[in-house]
Amino acid sequence: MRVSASKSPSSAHADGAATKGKRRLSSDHLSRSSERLPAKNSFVQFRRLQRRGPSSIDSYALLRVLRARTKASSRVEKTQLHTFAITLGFESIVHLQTALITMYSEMGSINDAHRLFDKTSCRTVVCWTALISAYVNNGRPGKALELFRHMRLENVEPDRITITIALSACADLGALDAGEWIHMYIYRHSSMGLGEDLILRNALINMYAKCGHIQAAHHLFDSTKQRDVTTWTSMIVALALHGRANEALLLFAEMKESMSSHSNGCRVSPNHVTFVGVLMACSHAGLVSEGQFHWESMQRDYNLKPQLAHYGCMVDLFCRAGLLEDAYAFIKEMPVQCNAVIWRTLLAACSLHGNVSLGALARRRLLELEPDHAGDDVTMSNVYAAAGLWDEKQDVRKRMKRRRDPGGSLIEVGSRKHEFVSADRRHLREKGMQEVLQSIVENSRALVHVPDADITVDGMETNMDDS
DNA sequence: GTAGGGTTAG
Repeated sequence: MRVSASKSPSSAHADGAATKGKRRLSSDHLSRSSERLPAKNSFVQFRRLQRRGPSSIDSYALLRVLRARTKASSRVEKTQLHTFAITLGFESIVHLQTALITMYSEMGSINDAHRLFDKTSCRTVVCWTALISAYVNNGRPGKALELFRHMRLENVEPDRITITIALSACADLGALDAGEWIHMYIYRHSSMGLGEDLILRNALINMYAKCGHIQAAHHLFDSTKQRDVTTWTSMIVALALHGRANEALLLFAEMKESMSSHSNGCRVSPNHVTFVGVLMACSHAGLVSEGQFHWESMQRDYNLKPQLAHYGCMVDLFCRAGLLEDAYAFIKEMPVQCNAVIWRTLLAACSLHGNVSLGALARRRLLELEPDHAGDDVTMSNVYAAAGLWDEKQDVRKRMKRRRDPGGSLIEVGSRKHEFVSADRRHLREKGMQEVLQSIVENSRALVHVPDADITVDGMETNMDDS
C-alpha cells in the first residue's frame, strides 16, 4: 500500500525555524528533527550540512536521512546518498550497509542490494535478514529461502525477525514443508518467544493459511488471545482465497463483534486489506448484495477510501455473477484509472458468458494498456468461440501463431523446477502427466457444466528442469 | 547515548 506524502503546516514551520535560526545546523539537530519531519525536510537539511563540509555529518545523521529518504525520493537522490557514504568513509559501517541494502531493495534494485551485501565486511544476522527480506519484497521468495539456508550453513542463527521473513517467503511459495520446519525451529528455540511476538505469530498463521493448511492456521488463530487487525485479516483473506467464503464472512462478523464487546481490551478495526478479503469472499460465493453492502460500509462506517484493489474485487463480484453490464457500468463510474487486471477480469467474464461486444471493448482497452499480453488473445478467441463466431476465433488464433509467443508456466516439486512450454513434449514423464491432466478434465466435466467446449488439454506439454 | 532487518493485498 502506498501512502502519499501530504503537505502539513508543521513541515513549513520546521523548515522556517531551521532557516531563520542563527545556530549552526549540527548533525545532532538533524538526528533529532528528522524523525518527526517529512522526508523532504530532512533532505533539505542534509543538503545544508553537505555544503558546510563533511565534518558536520556523522554516520548517525546520514543513516537517519537515508531511512527518511527511502520512503520518498528519486532514484538519483538515493544513489547519491550511497556515494556520499563512500566519500565520507562510512562504507564499512555495518548499520549503514544494512540500511543501504534496504534502500536498494525498496528501489527494486535487487542486484545492487545483493552486490552491496557481497561486499559487506560483517555479515550479521541483521545484514542477512535485510537481504532475505529484499528478495521476498521483490517477488523472489524462492531465492529468499535459499539464502535463509545459506545463512544457516554459515552458522549465523536466525532471530525472530529473520524467521518472520522466512515464513512470509514460505507463504508466498506455498512451501508447507519449509514452513513446518520453521515452526519446529521456533518450538525448539523457546527463546524465540512465539507467545510474546504477535508479528511472528501472525506470520505463522499466514504461512499455514496460504499453504492451504487452514486447520493449523485456525488452531493458532484460536489460541491467539490478543489479536490485531493482521491476525484477523490473514485468516479472513486465507479463507476467502481457499473458497471458504462463508467462513470468511462469519469470521469478519466475529471480528466486528469483538470490536464492540471490548472483551479483550484491545479494539481492532478492519483496514483496507481486511475489506479486500471480505469483498473477495463475497465475489467467490456469488453474494452480490452482501458485497455491495460491505462496499458501502467500508466507506460509511470505517471511513476507508476504496483503492484499486477494492474496485477490482467489485468488478469481479459482478463478473462472476454474470452481471456484465453492471460490471461495465461500475468501471465507467470509477474515479480512478482502471488497470489491465480489471479489464482482464471483464474480458474473461465475457468469454464465459459469450458477450462479444463488451469483450471486444475490453480487448481494445487491454491493447492500449498492455499490447504484449498474449493471454488476452487466448481469452478473446474464447469469447468468439463462446458466441459461436468461429471465423473470428480463427483470425485471432492465426494472429497468435504469427506472434510466436508460446505461453509457459513453472512448478517446483521438491528441489527441482519444471518448466512447461506450449507444444513441447520433451519432459520425461510426459505420458503420465497427460493421463493425470486428462482425468482431471474428465472429472471436472462430470462435476460441472463446461460452457466452452473448446477447452482441451492439448498444448499443456512440457519440459525440462533446470536443476 | 544514539544506529541496521519483521506480518496481512484482484
